[in-house]
Amino acid sequence: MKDSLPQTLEAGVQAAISELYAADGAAQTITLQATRKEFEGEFTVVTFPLTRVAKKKPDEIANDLGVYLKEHIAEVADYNVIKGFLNLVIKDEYWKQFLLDEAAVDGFGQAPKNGETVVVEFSSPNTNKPLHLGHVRNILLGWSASQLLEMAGYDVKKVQIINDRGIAICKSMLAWQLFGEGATPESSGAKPDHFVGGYYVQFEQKFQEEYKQWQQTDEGQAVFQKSAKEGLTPEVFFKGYSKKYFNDYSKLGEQAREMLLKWEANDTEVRALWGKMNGWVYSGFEETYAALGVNFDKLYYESNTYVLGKDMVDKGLEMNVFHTREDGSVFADLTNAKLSEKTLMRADGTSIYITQDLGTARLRYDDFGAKRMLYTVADEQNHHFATLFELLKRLEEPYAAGLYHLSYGMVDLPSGRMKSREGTVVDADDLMKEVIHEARLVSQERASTQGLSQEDQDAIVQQIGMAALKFHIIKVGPQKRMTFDPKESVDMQGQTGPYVQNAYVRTRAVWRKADEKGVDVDLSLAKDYTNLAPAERELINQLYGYPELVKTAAESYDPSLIAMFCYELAKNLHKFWHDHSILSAETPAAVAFRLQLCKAVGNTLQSGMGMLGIQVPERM
RNA sequence: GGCUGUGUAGCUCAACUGGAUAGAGCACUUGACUACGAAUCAAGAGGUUUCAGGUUCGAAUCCUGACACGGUCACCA
Repeated sequence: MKDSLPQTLEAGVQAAISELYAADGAAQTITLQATRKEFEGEFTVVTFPLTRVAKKKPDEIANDLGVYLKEHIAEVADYNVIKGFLNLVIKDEYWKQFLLDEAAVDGFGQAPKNGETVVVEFSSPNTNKPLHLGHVRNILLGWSASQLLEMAGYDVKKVQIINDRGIAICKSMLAWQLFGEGATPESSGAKPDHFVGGYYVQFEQKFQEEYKQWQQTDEGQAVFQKSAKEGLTPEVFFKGYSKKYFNDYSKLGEQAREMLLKWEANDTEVRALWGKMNGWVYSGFEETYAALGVNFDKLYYESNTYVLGKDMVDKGLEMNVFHTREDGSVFADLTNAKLSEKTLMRADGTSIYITQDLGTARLRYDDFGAKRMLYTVADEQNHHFATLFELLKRLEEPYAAGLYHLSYGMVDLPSGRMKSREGTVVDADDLMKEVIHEARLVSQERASTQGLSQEDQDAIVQQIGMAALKFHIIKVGPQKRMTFDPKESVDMQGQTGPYVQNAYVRTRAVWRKADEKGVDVDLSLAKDYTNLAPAERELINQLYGYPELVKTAAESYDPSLIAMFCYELAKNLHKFWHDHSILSAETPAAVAFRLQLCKAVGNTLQSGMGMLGIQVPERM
């Protein structure tokens, strides 16, 4: 494989240093960056760091290097120097060849398989309520990261762990038993996961009622007198006491816990109910996943994995990285890694959350042999994953070095944090419905897809709506806590998914038009085109950076980089479109060349957006 | 309180990891459809990058210290 342009240039600069300044050029790190838009050229060498070796002023160095590179490097057409920055202009011929031989060829940007497997976990919902906006960000991030890794050459396994057991689902089950009167999703017409979620909400309501009443009883008053600190009002005290009440006094709480115990004891009736209600939830989830356009290679269920990890604990004890306390509980001392002491096994021998994560990690390794594993989980669990990874490292697990927590900031609404208790949670299904509805309105207004079948129109409208939503979420860097304004998420102008889609549609429209026009377009003439216009150079230069960007984005697990790239590319395409005529260009060579350019840009947009889970329509 | 993240235009976000005059979009003002699609393009206005020091040719970025807002510190999941 031949050297990339930056590599060639860097080597050239190093050679120049050796030759011109009698210094060890190879030892110098060269600062090479993309030239800023307002200057001529594509690559820029920053000469300030070289003043020491060269013993000259930055401008002089830049000139020396410019002369040298123009003479010795075939690809360099010209250079200019501005304030110590050496801007290099690459020959048209090079860009032209790159476009025709690489960028316009199918599969551009796809790295060859590297033989490595990576497991990506995302979504991982609870089964007691439907998916919401927070899950949407998680899913889009995890999905995009997995697509990115595939593009970068990895074999990717997408997994989720479903939290299908525990007190939460028991609450839903109990509420259904007490108040459901045998209703089913079919009988009620509700989407099944929403149906189950409704009972969870109902449980909470009934629980609150029960709690309120109890506060007035003698028992409640006695607890307040005994436990409340000086000066606390009953309201404040009871607000913080809710959990304790649930565990120690609540009738509903007792029933729910009883159900959990029965579940753990494998009670046939409880298990049957559990299976039935979770089944409903899964069919609902499947619908949502399909609408989001995501799928998984393997599902793990907590009901199967929550007992895992005990052998890991044994291993840790054997290796002397875990220790036993007097009461029999097991812990690891991580204080020398700036983490705390972590318990891994209760005195009664039951395991806890992190223990099953240890076991699950091992299970996945056994399943896939992956030495890299990604966990897409919100940043509130940073501490948990730091602990988990440290433990696995100490256990000397073979995949420990490849563990990565794809941590992301939570999603806020303009009104503040989403709170299920206050009913401010934005439901995933509602959200999708809303953006598609909005896309339909806009589409009808434009009437640009008239003449297509209703089916096709529906498909397009859905693609547009989902593009708006997905792009809006994914363009924000993962680490950043983001504010989600529903009004902005349905925007279709400016820095949005539909804007990018529109650029793609244009690249396709011009080809359709060319076909209609007939056979008088000779594509082979493209190579005869000369004098690239600035807008053309800009586009090709940008395409040139795509494979490298994919690599960078994959290495940093950051799909927002791809989103921004797609936007910039679309923007330049729009500008090019506006400035230049394609089918009625000056010469047949120009027509052919620009068609190829459109094709390359279109393919790249499709590829980039595809990684974000966004489809690009032929018309819109 | 310890650890940790964030703080950039009215709002939502960028800034190639220390480089040039801090960039986009939305909103606001103005211009461009008889031209391959106006979900577009062009122009205007909008900034002491929270504050104060420091490091150097050069700081939104690194260091120190404040301030503000999150997260987290269970033998919960």
